[in-house]
Amino acid sequence: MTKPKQVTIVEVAEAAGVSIATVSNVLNRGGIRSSKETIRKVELAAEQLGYRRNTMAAGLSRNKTYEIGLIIPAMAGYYGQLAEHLQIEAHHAGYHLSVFSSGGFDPDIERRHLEVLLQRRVDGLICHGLAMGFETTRSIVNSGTPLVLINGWGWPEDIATGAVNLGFAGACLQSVKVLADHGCETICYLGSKRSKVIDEQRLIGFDAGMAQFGGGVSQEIVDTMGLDIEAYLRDLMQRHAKSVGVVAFDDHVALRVLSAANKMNIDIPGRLKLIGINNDYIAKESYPGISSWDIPYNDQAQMAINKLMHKIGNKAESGEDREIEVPLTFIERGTTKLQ
Amino acid sequence: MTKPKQVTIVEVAEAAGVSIATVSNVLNRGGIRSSKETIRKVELAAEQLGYRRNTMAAGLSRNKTYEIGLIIPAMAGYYGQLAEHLQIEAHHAGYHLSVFSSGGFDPDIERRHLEVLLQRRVDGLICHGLAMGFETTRSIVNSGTPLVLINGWGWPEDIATGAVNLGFAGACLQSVKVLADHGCETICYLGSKRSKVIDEQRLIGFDAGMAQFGGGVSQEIVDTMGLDIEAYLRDLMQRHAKSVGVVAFDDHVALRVLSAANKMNIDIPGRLKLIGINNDYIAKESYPGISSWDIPYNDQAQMAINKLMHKIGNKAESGEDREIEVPLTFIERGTTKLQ
DNA sequence: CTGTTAGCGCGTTCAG
DNA sequence: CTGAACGCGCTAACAG
Repeated sequence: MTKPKQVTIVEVAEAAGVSIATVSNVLNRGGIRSSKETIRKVELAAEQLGYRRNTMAAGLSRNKTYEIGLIIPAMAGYYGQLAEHLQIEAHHAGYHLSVFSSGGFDPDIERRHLEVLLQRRVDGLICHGLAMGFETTRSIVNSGTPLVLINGWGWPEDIATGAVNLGFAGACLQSVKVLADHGCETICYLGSKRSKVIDEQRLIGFDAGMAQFGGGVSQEIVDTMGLDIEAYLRDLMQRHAKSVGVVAFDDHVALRVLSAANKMNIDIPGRLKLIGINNDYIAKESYPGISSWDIPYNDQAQMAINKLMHKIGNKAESGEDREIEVPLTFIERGTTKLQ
Repeated sequence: MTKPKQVTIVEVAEAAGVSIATVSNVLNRGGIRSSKETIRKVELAAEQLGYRRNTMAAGLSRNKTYEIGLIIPAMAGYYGQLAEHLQIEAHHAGYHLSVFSSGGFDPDIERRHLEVLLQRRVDGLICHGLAMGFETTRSIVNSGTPLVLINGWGWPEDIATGAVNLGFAGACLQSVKVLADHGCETICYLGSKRSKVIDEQRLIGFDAGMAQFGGGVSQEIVDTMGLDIEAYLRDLMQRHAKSVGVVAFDDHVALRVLSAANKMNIDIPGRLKLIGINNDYIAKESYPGISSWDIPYNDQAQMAINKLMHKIGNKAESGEDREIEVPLTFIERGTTKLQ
């Protein structure tokens, strides 16, 4: 199956009895400056011959692809959701978004995808928290292709055009407040070093929250990597007779805690109060429902695409900050309050 | 920011003091037939100038893109996982996979993505259960681009080169057997009409299972669209004094059932036994763990890519069937058996 | 082994 | 409003 030769504008031009320039104008430039009659003829011919524009030729010729590349650590959960929204927003802006997963923060795969996208001459790049270091990234993206970061804090301006970050710190800070207000005598943060930068942000918020609202409340910081949640919980409950609060890295971790607690018959939210992040569907559908922080996917996607468009169109940055912070919204459910 | 002109092989050729053909040979054709010295010179020049091959020009020239497109209904859950594995397998085969989501079985978005991919002249297409009809699909994919379906049953040969399908029917059939063996007096299938074709497959298996193993066992078939699970469960338990079995559409639905049961203090697996499909992480991490069917992502991805490669390379179909069935594996957990 | 040349399909002048 | 001609960056013969 050698690729069957596809029909080109030349053939359409012949069939319609006009020149290729005319065909190009009618088909790919919104029918500017052409007589109704010509337009009809061309469109008919194209339709009948099954003409389909060759993106490569077009891109090559005008030095613009109308494609933007997205690299995320994985397809699951938050990343995948964001990808969907970005795809939609990109489409609204007249661009197409190609999605690549770096298979869970693998720097090598990440580099490979980046390289491929640049070889494609994408007009822009959106990346979620690059696993590569600054230097490596710089040496790769020095081509002048605009790069917008998602959840990337403190990147140098010569690499990233800007960043759109979720307000994890604020969410964690407020989580501590909620738990403290509910009378927890100790508050634990169950982190995940796998997502380094995000974990850091959450810790910043947690620490700030403890400093601000944690008077007389003890604290603990634990990483879930290889942690036996059940054992940890048992130990925790033994050490504290009254109410314990847990801020989980995300709803995934929260579910594990919840399940362990259910198994051990720990009273929720009486003895144990729990807050997750992401507002995954599991948060809504577990029992009890997990209090969590909802992510405004739409906003984040819109802002990211806008930022990119500004840069691509060389428009002024419209006075926005280089790093935008998008706040999350608390959704309270059964793990922190009685119905 | 007009795109800064990128360096081309012409410039590399000049810098290295050779012809562009030589540069092309060295850089993009695996160093075929070139003196060590020339290779060194060219590579050095390319390195220093920061040369990056232009995929569009290459693809245009050789009429081959080494890109394959994937369209899935969504990024979440099974689809996203599969996409990751497909990406890896595609890479092993020397291809790149661009992923597009049709935003939940939206035929319009699906068509748009398909169109874009064909305009890119991808070498192959992988689609998960197209929402479009046969006719529409045919009119779009008649370009001779090989198309492999994932979970597509009974598609005409002139459209799809082949299909790699998960053995949902077999899994449901066996689920019924398991529940019947465990002494359930009634067995319910909680479906989801949203995923039409998949729901059909599951029902086929369920029906076959009831016919084969359901002697003396009553059955019920319900759709979860807009269903009040808690109310349904209450009703179900009232109508049946002994053990009730539920085959859920997937682990997502299973979790909702599980949560409702936990809330109502229904004994699991004593009074209610539950089996999901997909073996999502929620199945492992809920309490009790949800018995489910594990999906061999690797196998399915490998087979899909192989099928596509065979067709692209015009190799014989190696005697394989056009529709391949990949079996699932039962993972038993707390919702069907006591620890 | 290396250089020359002719396209790949389309966008864009610039005369008519 | 139309048509001929050139160029985008690269590959694939074919000569040398």
